[in-house]
Amino acid sequence: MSIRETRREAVIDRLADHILQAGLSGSSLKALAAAVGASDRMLLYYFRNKDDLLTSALGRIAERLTHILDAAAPPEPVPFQTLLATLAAAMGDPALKPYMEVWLELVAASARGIEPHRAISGAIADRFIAWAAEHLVGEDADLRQAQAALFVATLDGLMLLDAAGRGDAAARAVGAIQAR
Amino acid sequence: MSIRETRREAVIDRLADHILQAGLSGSSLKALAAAVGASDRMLLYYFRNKDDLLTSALGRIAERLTHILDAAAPPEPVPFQTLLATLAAAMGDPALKPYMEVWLELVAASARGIEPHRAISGAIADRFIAWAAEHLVGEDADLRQAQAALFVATLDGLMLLDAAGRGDAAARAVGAIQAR
DNA sequence: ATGCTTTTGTAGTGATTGCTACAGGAATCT
DNA sequence: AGATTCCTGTAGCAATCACTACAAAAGCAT
Repeated sequence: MSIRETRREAVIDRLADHILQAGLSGSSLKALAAAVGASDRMLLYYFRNKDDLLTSALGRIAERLTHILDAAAPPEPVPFQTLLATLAAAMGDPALKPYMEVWLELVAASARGIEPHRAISGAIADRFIAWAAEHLVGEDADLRQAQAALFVATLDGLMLLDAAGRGDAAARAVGAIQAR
Repeated sequence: MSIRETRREAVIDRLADHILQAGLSGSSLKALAAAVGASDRMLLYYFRNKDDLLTSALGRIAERLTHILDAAAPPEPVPFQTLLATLAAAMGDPALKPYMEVWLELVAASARGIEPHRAISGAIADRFIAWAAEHLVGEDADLRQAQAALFVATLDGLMLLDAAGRGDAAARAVGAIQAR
């Protein structure tokens, strides 16, 4: 790896740090540059433009989230309810909150068809679903895939309720799925 | 109602139209003014500031959505799966898409603690949940409330998947909930 | 018509946005 | 040593943002 590439990698990590802390809306080139300890001019030397920069940084964030999810995952496949309870509990971890906030911003932009947000959020959704499919019990692969999609939808919906300031309702909802 | 109030009401309707069509991010004062057929100067004559304007316009949008939901609702309370299938189908209606997009933008801003988005999205979430509780069967009011929250979370999650460009996965997820 | 408030237009504020022109210095190659 | 490419800083671009100062017009009561 060349010196330039090494440095670029380090820059991407600090960009990811800042985006997680300040959100996409708080990530102008100037703000990102300050977080990296450089000038906006330098960022545009390392990256073609802001889209290129965001693609790299958001990719890094997705990698980190994958690691976090893997760490929180049960060792063996489990039923739907069990996995949901596990992840819903993990979601309470303050360390995960920045990821959820960025995920929401990303999807909101994606809904408007804005690139590169659309492409990135699609890829992340796929990763989520694949992760869930791996950790759910079930013989039929197709059914497991559909259940994994339902799992991701439910978890994302709980997160959305929490983001709307209705974390209490989200908690009650988790209770309801156990009772069913 | 005074002339000014009448005119203000008409303006709010056109603001709501534009926000639904262009999204919050595409709703600068200048863009909104053009949609209304006035100058930004005039908007700030009718409204104290942009927050005031947004609160009014988003309130109008929430009203409209309530009417749409009521129209799509089953006449009698139904089980969870039935209500979800009904609403998931209604969500496919292109007329509802702008509402979902604005809802996502609103929640994303709310997650960052931005006002007035936070207060508004909380109120809308409450309305959703109350609506669902009214249309779900069940004796126990508490349980119905929890199930309503789960219903809203699931529906919002499906919408989020769709926004991420994974409408196909969302459709399969709806199938999975029937099979369970 | 005279005075008054309400309504509207023009023009501009300072701040921030992503991005670029230019040039000086450092490193590397011949 | 000389030439060439790579790196980095300063300064500034035009566009956009929410918002405002100022004043002309329009309506209305007397």
